[in-house]
Amino acid sequence: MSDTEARKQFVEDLTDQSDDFSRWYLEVVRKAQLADYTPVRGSMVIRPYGYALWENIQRLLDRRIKATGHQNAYFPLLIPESLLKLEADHVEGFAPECAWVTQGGSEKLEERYAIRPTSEAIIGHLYSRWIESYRDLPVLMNQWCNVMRWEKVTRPFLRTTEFLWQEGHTAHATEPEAREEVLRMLEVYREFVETELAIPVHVGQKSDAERFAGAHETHTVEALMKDGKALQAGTSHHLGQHFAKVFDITYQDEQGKRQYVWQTSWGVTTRLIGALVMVHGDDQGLRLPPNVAPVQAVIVPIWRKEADRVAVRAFVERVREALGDRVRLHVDDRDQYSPGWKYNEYEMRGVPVRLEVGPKDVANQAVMSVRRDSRAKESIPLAALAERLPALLADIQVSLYAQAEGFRAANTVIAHSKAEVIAHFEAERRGFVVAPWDGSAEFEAEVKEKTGATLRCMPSDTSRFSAIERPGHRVALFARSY
RNA sequence: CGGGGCGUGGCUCAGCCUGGUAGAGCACCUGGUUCGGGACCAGGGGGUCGGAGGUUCAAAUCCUCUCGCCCCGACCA
Repeated sequence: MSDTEARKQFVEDLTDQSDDFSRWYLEVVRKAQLADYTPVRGSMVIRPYGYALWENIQRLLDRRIKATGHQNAYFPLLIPESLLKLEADHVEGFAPECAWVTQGGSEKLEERYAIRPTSEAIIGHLYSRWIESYRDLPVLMNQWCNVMRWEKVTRPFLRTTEFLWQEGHTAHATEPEAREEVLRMLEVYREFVETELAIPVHVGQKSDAERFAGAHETHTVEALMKDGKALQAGTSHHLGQHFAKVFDITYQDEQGKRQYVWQTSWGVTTRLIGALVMVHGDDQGLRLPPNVAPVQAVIVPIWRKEADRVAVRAFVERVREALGDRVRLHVDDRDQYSPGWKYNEYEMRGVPVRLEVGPKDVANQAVMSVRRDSRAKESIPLAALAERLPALLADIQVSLYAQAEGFRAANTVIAHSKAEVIAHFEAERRGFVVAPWDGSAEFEAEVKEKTGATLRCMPSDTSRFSAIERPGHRVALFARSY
């Protein structure tokens, strides 16, 4: 039996991606113990392994948010209906998916509260109190929190009733400053997602049809999942003065004149975890980028005889000491599972590197490393481990990105007209299609109606698509999406 | 929210059509042998069949309602 056949037989009931991608996704999320269902409709529990992933995402992104001058704060979960209603487009966008609190204890409330679907309204209200002078600007705040949207159809991480995110909210004296902020944070997202999550993205602006409710402009980073559908991985909104006007957020400029502020908001969510799963996962389970993997390397000790056991244990301790805190290491010394069982388990959970330590390795004063991404094996001498393992992890990070980029390139096609865009999705239903867009809503609507694909963004970098640039047209990226 | 499918020990599912009071594999517990790709033997615990109501001498099985999950579509991070 070949290695591949043996693997197929033993991988416990994981649906192949090619058989049913949705099913594969749901199975991986649960078998890898990222999340599970709960008694609350549409709300999942993020289990410790999944939450550790989120904590790594938070840590790496929070660092960047602070490095660009922002401070964290926390605003109320509940938003008075009167505040939410102030911005007309905003309410219209969110009213259908608001959950409401109407009672406290045994008393009915005079005014009901929305459980925040996003915090523009409550933050706008407070900014109007805090901002008086141009000297108070810019205001650069961010909050990490949960939000709730009463979605009709839910899927773990991709769309849940309650989810976790960060939302940045800023106020600026001038339009150019706000625009700069919007693009700065968009670039932070691009760099973060590509560097830490190893997911290549297209950066661009949303069309009017896809714009955030109440925003002047919405910018996005869009990624391509392995089933050929696009996923919005982060957004950055230029709010203009819409909220400033309804919440009366004004300042006195240097001439003593009253001015409305210019605002932005930007966010990424736990949906990023879904993106990680769907961009890097394979038929054996997750493949996590080392930079965010809760466990970067797992040691599986192997022994036959009691004497081996003692020797292996002692050697594992030396390995642990040699590595110190250079890698996030887990030693699985449970003796109720065989090494083979553990191999499959950690492949399902996407641990980037497995280190096998058995009698042979002890004899060689080395460990046998196996990469999750390529399955390449390599014996690493104990003396070289502290150098070699971090290098191996770095290489896996790069390799996962390269694979994802290769997949995206292979699933991106150029179309020269609306008819070609439609023809592509009628034939394929997957991938990115880049095409010249005349800017009309009719174009978008027709593509959407006939194929289900939407205009994901107008890429800001069109250098690779110069062949289709045309006067009076924008380069646009179409895809079916989550 | 429309169309379709499914809810039976922790998991995957059989039983339902043709009512007679619940079964398999895996998982779990105990003991022993094992351990380099999901080990084996022996013994053992666990479900009242998503929920409510109805029909019946009798309901997992038939009827009604309801909740949840999955897929496809419309809406959204």
